[in-house]
Amino acid sequence: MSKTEKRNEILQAALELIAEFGFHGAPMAMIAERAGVGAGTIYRHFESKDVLIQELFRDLEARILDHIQAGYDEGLPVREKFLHLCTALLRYFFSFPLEFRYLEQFHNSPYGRDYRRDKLFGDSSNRHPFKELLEQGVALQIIKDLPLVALFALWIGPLTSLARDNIFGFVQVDDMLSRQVAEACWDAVRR
Amino acid sequence: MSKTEKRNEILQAALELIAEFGFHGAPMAMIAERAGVGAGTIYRHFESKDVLIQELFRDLEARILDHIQAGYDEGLPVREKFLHLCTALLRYFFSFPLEFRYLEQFHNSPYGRDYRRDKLFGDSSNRHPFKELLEQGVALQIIKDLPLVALFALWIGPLTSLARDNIFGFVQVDDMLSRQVAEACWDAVRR
DNA sequence: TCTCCAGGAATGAACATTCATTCCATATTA
DNA sequence: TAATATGGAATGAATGTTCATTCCTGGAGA
Repeated sequence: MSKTEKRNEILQAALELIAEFGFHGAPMAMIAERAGVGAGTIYRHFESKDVLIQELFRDLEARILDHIQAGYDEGLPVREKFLHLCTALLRYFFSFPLEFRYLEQFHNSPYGRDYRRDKLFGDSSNRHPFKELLEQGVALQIIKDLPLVALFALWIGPLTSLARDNIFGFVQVDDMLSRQVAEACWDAVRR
Repeated sequence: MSKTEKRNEILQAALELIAEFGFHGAPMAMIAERAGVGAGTIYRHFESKDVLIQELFRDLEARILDHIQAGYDEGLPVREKFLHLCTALLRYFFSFPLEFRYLEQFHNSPYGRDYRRDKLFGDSSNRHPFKELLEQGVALQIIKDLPLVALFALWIGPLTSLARDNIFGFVQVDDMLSRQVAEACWDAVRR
């Protein structure tokens, strides 16, 4: 197994175990075992458990942005772009429930708070299609003139809530329901 | 200090510390110290840390329902009742940020998942104004005919998201913004 | 009124367990 | 053979829980 392969095995094992059992329910020894690696080996790839957790998050964030931007046409009307992002996000979460659950764990922890602060206030240099779209919609007076944070709450809040309930089996979400909820989110933010 | 007083001291200490540092960041020894009791004393009131966590949750849940039902008039139109519950919930969260943060911790943990399963599928005998209102609205064809879980996502998702951002200081939510977000939630669920 | 005692409540040091991290003998590679 | 990577036992810190001991209170007896 090559060096990157091993690294990926560790990340995958951490993803699976942390998604299921949480940060504190996934000891390094367990991650090592699932990855088929010695406990000490992890420390040759990641300085500490904290670093592992954060690098895994960055990996997932990059993946998700890639997935969502596929087939995203900047030229479309605001409403169409909004609905595209909604359904793309939901489809991604449903297809990769482990990743969704990991991201949930991350966001509902001190890591997530720090990350959120940076995202909202820091000069994050990388592009952020969600933010850009909202700003465009507000400028065009198509979307309610509310603080960005409120619009995010109205948009992302319902989607993650629904994704969680679907993944936990509390509701069976199909394409039709995804579409309906996406349109309801649009009703929430549009003027 | 009476027995119930001491019990309440322990619950309050647990609330404060767990809200701030999380379940795993609030050792029993720390909770005992803040409550002004010996470590062992906690176990005279609560069988284990798990039990303490769950009893505290039930306490908070009861308090919140009380708070929200105050001034809730069954006779009002669906839309008015909806807006009342929105703003009452937000006001409660803003007034008691510790309780909100505790509830967030709880819901984003295995405890919360179990609780949610029971709530949605169990024969919960106690009344549930949110659920009743949604069902009434759907029956009257005022609210979108979507699964209950989806309507909850559209309703509660944004409110908790906004409350979190407000409590963490990412946005300053005043009565006006509360009202606007409540109405946006209504736009999301209404037909 | 004062003294003493019984029984329950409170205590916190001690214990067993769990965890992240380190270390070094062994295996692998060049 | 030399250099590097690996595995997993060893380590020490931290945690939930226990339990032998101390403390407190309220009533009985003188």
